[in-house]
Amino acid sequence: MSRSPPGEADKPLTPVELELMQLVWRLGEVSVADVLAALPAERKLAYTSVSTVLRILEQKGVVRSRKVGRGHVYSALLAREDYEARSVRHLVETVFAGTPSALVERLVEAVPLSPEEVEQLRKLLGQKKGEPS
Amino acid sequence: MSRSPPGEADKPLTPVELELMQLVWRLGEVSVADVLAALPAERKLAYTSVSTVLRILEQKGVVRSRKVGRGHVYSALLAREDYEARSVRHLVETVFAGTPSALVERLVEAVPLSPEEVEQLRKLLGQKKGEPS
DNA sequence: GCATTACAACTAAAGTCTTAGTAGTTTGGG
DNA sequence: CCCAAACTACTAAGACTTTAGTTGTAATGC
Repeated sequence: MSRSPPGEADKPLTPVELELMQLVWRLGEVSVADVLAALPAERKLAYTSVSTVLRILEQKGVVRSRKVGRGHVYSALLAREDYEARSVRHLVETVFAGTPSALVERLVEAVPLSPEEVEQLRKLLGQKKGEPS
Repeated sequence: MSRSPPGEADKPLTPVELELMQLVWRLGEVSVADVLAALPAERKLAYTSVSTVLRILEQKGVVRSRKVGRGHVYSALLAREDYEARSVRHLVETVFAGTPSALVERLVEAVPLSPEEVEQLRKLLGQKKGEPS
């Protein structure tokens, strides 16, 4: 029942949902206990809280679950790249309305970038140059 | 009383707060009526709703108000550029943990960029190259 | 076969966000 | 000087989010 009416489907994940999704993306197929173990030590969540959030993510169509042994394992349905793309699009629309290049401007100002990263970005833009939309 | 404990100060604005801030940034110094008038026709908000949100923004230290005639006019305390920078930083931390360049990668994939914009970005990166963090 | 344990589903409570009504105050006109 | 209009502050209701407890069920060991 992955009910995801298109209008709802691309709403951003809530903070905790995203926090757990990062783990799902990183680990692949996870049980509730796996997620709990992968959380940083200072982040204390009850087993039932993790379970609840994973179930919500399944309702939203973001993960799917498979019955294994006595419990379930969860894996991503929404690809990390897709969520990243969606997030950038959302930020451009809400904060940088109409001027996506300002986003990059702020990025290089606000986040320390290594020379290697800068070089990589230049290459990336080089490829894109002159490509039709 | 712009109470803004540093820990709270850089929390993202809520959707409606951001929506109204975009207007404040665009228009400069605004009354409640100005904001209401500047909203797109399909966006129906009551006068009191706009007033409430502006007051919340003032409590958060994002705008300041000045008494003019019978009412107040509001203007930005938080610069648009600062909020943009903060937003990018937040996105990098929560979604693109550790790999800011992936953000640009998704940007050029997900958002149509004109060749002029691409060129502008390349220049921007050129300036940044080799600069210490 | 039965008790113990691990787990999922349901439920709930506290917190925040959004929206707008109500009541009260200030101002300006007659 | 008083009434009407505009405007603000207070308040509240509904929705959603976060967190976790409780309860029922399934499997596991003995």
